[in-house]
Amino acid sequence: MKKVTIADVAKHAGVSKSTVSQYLNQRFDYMREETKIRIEETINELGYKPNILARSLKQKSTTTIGVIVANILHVFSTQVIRAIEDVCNEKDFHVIICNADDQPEKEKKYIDMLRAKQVDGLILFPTGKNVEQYQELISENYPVVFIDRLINGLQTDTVLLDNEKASFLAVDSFVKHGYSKIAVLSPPIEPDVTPRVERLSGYKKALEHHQLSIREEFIVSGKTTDMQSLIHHLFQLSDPPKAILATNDRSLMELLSYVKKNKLSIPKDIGLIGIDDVSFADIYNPGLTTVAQPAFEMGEKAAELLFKRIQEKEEPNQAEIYRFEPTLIQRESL
Amino acid sequence: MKKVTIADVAKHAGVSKSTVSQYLNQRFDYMREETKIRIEETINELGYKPNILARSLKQKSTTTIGVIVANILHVFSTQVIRAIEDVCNEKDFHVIICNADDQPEKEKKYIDMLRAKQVDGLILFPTGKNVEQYQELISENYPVVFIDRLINGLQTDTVLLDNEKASFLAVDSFVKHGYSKIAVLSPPIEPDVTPRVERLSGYKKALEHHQLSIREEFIVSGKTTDMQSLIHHLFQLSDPPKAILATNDRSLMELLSYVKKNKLSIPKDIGLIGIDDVSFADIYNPGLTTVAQPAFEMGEKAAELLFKRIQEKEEPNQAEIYRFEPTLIQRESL
DNA sequence: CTGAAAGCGCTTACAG
DNA sequence: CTGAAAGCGCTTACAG
Repeated sequence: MKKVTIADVAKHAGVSKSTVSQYLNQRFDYMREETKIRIEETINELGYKPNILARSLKQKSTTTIGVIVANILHVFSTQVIRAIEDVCNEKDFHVIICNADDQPEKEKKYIDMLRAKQVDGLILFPTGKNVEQYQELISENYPVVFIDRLINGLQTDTVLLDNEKASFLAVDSFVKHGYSKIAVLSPPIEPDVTPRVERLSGYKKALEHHQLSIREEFIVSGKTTDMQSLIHHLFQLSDPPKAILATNDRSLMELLSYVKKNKLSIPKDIGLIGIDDVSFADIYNPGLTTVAQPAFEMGEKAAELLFKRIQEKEEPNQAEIYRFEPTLIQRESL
Repeated sequence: MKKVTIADVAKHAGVSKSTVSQYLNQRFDYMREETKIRIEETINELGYKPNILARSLKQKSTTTIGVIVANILHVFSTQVIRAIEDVCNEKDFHVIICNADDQPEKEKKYIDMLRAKQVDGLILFPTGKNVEQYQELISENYPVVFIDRLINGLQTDTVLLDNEKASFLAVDSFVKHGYSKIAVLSPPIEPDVTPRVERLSGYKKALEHHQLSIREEFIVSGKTTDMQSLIHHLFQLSDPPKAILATNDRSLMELLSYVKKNKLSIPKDIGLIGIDDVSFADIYNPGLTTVAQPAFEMGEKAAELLFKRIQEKEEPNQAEIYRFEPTLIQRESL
């Protein structure tokens, strides 16, 4: 099965390649109806399919953007991706998703790969560890938008949750329900991972705001693999917490797993709020109170910002930070 | 920021484009050490990044495959995708994921788009509605592998779950636990959606095998939006079921939602098994007994089959169907 | 050991 | 209204 090209169509239809190309690009201004029909018929007859690669090479646009997420296992990432895809679909753009798996080297590889593939722009959930490379993108005026994490000193549009507010909402709700011994459970705190840093500081500020003391032993953070023992330690304290804020979906799952294994009862033994509205929050027993991120809006915004940059590639307009508001979804876990 | 090309590197290094190209492709056989170093330095100095598009155009391979899933919302799809990506990463292939969203027109568009982008092969969770197009792919000897759904009369490698066995495992387990009034809850039965058809027939055969009568009113299938009322109807029967097999993750979620809203108790009021090992099966109260698909192995197999086809593009070898075994994961919901 | 030339499949000014 | 020619950024036989 030989590939049929524009040259074959031209020969068959008795016109030049240019004319076929005009036809393909809907430039009918000067084309005789007759020619148009002839080309159309030939295309169908030969089963011609354009080779976008060749077009992209010439036009210097692939109508494709790349998205690199730090870790696809987070619901937030998948929701944002859906939103980005929706926006792109509308504009007839395609999107290539890559998962850095929290590994900076992978992220680096993907950035290179996507640029080599000539994608028109990039949306990054940055690992935070490849600052030099981020900086390079920006100084080359390559269209790029960051989401979820803020890299200090980088002049680029960034879409973020108001993370402190998320913790505030949770702590407020705990306090309103009469809780005062409130612990927090977080993945490892790393300076570049904005949500973790800010949610923790939000937690502290909220406690202060309610004039509750901050107890260091109530602040637990660690890798998924260590969480069970960390949580265990928390419950073994002489004066253990009566409520826990899980700062993301993975921590929440670990916490629920612990609760279940130890036959604790929610909210009798322990009150619970999770940031990220997990899929099973509603059907869990009891229903899980969560703080939801407006993931869809955030993804949409990121895509829109990127398209704006792609279009105005010349003028390197000001970089801005966009903060989005979380919402508390009250259910039955406290 | 002008793009630097192979020609710029050549000029700067004082060699020809061919030599630079040889360097890039690691063909050092006849290259003087000196030349090699000079090129390397120039590349770093200019910040040269190869344009893969141009290479792909010439080499007629993009080292990219496409995956089109019928519906990304199913856990099974996401797990399969992970596996495919792993295999591809190893071979330095890239993968573009598309979600047909159960809409045949979208699937059609994506097939065209991916081929236009010259992907080297395709893995399809077919909607089943574009048989002509599938047929075209196959008769053009285009590398393609199907997964999850079997399209009758199509000569192509297909990776499937042993769906009847999945239902058997569930019914067997129900029977062993003393249940005899067993209903089944499924998405709409469509002839081309193999898992639904086969899981239903497996359910029937399993009942027969245990000499239980098949009650038509115990077989309920419908769209997600109708499920609540369908389930309600099921429980309103004068002689309602004591156990329900949910044939996929979406049905299971609907069922759990109903159970919760109506304050039913699992397994006291109703025993439950779901096909697809949902993420929260373990932490749910009670733990949910599920039938797991070996999604990872299935994805791996699909990718391997595709690579085999990509390599042996000449000889259109025999198409085969590969069936994978489900496993029952016993928890506490019956 | 390296270079000149042709070509991958398109698009796009420009000429007529 | 349509065609000839150049060019996008690479690779690859082939010549020397």
